[in-house]
Amino acid sequence: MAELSKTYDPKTVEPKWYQRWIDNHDFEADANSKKKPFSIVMPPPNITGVLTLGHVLNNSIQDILARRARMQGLEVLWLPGMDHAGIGTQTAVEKWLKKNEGVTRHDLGREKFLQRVLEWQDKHGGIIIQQLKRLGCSCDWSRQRYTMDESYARAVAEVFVDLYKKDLIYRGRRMINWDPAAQTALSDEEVVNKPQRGNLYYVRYEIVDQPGKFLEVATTRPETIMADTGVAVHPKDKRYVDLVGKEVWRPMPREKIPVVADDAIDPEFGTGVLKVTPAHDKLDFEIGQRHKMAVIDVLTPDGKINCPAVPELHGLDRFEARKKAAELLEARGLLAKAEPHENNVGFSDRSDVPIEPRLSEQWFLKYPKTKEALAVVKRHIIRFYPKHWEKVYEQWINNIQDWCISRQVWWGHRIPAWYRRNSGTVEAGVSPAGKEKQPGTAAATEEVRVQIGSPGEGWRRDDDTLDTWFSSWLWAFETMDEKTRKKFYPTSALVTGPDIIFFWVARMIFAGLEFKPGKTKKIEDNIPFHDVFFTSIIRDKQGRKMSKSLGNSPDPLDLIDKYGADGLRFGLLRIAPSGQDIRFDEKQIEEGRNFATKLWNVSRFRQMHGPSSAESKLENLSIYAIEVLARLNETIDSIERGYRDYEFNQIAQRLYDFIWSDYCDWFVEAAKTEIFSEDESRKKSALAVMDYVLSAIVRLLHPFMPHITEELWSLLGLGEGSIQFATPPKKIALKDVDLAKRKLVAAIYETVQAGRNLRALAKIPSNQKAKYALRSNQKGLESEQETITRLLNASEVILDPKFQSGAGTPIATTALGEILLIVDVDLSAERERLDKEIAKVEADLRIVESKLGNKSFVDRAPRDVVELNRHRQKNYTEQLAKLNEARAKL
RNA sequence: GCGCGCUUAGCUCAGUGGUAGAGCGCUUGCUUCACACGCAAGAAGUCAGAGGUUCGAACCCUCUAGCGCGCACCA
Repeated sequence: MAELSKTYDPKTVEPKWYQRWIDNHDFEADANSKKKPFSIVMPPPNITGVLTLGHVLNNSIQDILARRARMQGLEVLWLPGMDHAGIGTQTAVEKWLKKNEGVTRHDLGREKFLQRVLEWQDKHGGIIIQQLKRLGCSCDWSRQRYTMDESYARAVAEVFVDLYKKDLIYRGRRMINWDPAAQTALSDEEVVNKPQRGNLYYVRYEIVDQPGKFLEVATTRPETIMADTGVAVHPKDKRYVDLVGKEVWRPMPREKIPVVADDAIDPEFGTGVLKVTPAHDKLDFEIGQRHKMAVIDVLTPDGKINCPAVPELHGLDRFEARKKAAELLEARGLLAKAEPHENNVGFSDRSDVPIEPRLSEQWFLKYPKTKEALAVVKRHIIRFYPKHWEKVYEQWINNIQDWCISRQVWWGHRIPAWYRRNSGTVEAGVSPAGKEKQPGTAAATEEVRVQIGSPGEGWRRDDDTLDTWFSSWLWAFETMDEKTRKKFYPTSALVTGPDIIFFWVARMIFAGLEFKPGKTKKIEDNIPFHDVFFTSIIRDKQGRKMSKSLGNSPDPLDLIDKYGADGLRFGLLRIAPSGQDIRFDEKQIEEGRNFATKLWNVSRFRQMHGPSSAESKLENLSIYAIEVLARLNETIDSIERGYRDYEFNQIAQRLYDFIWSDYCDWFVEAAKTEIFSEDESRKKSALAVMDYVLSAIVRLLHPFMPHITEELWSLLGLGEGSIQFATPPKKIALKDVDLAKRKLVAAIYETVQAGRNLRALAKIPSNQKAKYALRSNQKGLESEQETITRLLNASEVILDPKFQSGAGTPIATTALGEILLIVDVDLSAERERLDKEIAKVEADLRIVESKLGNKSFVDRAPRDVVELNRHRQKNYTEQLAKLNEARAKL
């Protein structure tokens, strides 16, 4: 057994063990194993990503589950991988190219650009994998997958073809969310609403057959007036009922447009008149459809005005054009007023610019198996933890819309659709599904084929790629080969953030149910996972989300350097409640580190008293040993409940309390009597209990703090082999006669605390021994006298039920009886101190007496004191002591 | 507008029908033979507010207020 160093050094210990685990292939899953399976697929981080605290929390939890399962003798597969993150990666590489080489992707062209992405990825990508290793994640790295792996990419394409054949994927010209910065379509989920301050402009539209009379229309977007092809009112709105069917003049460019009646209009809003701009608003588009209005698009893909008929606005950015349009209207006397107005505007989640509703030719997916997917969650075939996310999931599924899956980016899975022109009627240069989707492009003049390989000469492939989530939704099973799937699918648990419940969790459920990768066709064999645990979202001290731009996100690697991976993991887990946000404070990580040190030191203390043994017999148990073993049993129960309910903070807190308080502060301190005893059998018994509990502790703690526990397991020689495969501790059977002694232990501990309190109040310094007397009728207390003396740091504890004390002796009542602090006042020594304190004591007395009214504290009957609660009794004792001091002096 | 959370010590949060808890911070004492990343003691709370159920409510129910989140609306 090697000697334990003075302090624990995670910097050397942690990498040492990680390397050893890797070398031993300890994390690799065997699909042929006869053990029961346990599997998790890692939510694949972006290849461009670096480790955040969110990842730390998420992956620590997965690691805890994986390590716990390994200890329980299960065959564990924790499958890691990465996501190609189409838009995100493309943007990152474009930025890099712009900065370093001053070129855009268009300068390079598609093929060369993609080549550069691959090069960039080799150089800068995948950092996060190394970081996860430093955190101690026990993933099967031999099975690491990537959404751009050839086989995975093929599966994505096959799924596309399959769904197309089932008529679930279709191409259509519809209103989509357009990101003018990234210049691509987005799904509804990629749009976040933000309240924005702006103006509501009241614009005057002249009535055609009533010159000089105007209809006022309230709008927030005057820059789209040129695209108006009608105005609409509510059919029952009396103010405008006469105008329905007539025409008004569009202010610019001046043109006649119809007034229609439509139920979708809210008469309460603005003037109750809506300008209908079918090309630039979803609702307007629907109204336009109902009333057969024309569609005029006045915006370019990058969000500039495209309207040569109004040269003042043509070419302007959409926000500049808004101001300019208002000015133009005002100059023409067509702006009645503008008032401040707050409304929600959809922003691109990625680019953080307002999205533009846009009519565009895109690919869509009609979600399969939505009813079934809702049912498996409601019937708890899949369980959500915490449960309340079920409602969020249900609400989304009930309002589900078709998914726009095509993206106008180059980096990603290219859509397996092919086009061939039927004749020469289509003008050259306009791609059928490319980024330029001007209304009016004739798509009917071409043939479409959806298949993996090219149909032959003359066919050109769709330029677009698929939404990254369209590949991620297959992650639970396309990352596995046939044999692995047979053993490990459905996976046991999914650990992820609630922010991707729609993006990923729900869609994976659809995919599992639709593609049925399981060993039978039964639903329960095809769900992607049994349990879903939604982690907390980590915020900063002020409650803000962690973000790069705010700079409030600490680098986990820095934290690991400072506190160790184990300290970081434990500190974070201990404060991670389920289903609520975490407010992060580095202090909490420091506590994790301190806890590791505490464990290290108590182990060091044990090791100083000779070698540990894994199989020492527990016999001649002291009452303190019984107490700590009973508490260990309770801890094991509590931890089991914690794992069952995914309450990781509860597990961590329980371990913290048990180790620090029950084991270190009470048991080890009490056991020192035996450990330092001349009686070898008593010493042996105490050390055996220490070993037993220590062995249990490190095993219980191992999933949370894998490195230090392995180090201690090995250094102390607590068991054979790696702790990773050691069985978790089971509860020890304690006899009822033994358990009956717990009451006595509790009484002793209470008495010790009361006695320490007395000495503190009497101002006896911690390093001085104090003298006590214990008036108790408890039998068999003599055998505990030594330990009580030790715990009280006493020179002597007199056991005498009839002990007579002088008046004013500080006293406390406990379950054991009465404990008295015997102060031998050496007047000459104490005189000076008393002189100094006398004034303070007198002041205190006045306060006490005023609080008690006229009744003097000292006159209170002792019988009352016994009945007072402990808190007040302490005050009484304190004041009594002070009174006596004062009296003696006076 | 609909839905989901939250409100407990100065701070961050546990608790969940039966005497209000932890860590940090604060006060006091202590380098006592594992640990100052420590030990011991202490102060500190109208458990958001109002009703109700109950022998008993921080906990269960109803309402109110404030904060946060999701969805919808968003001319």
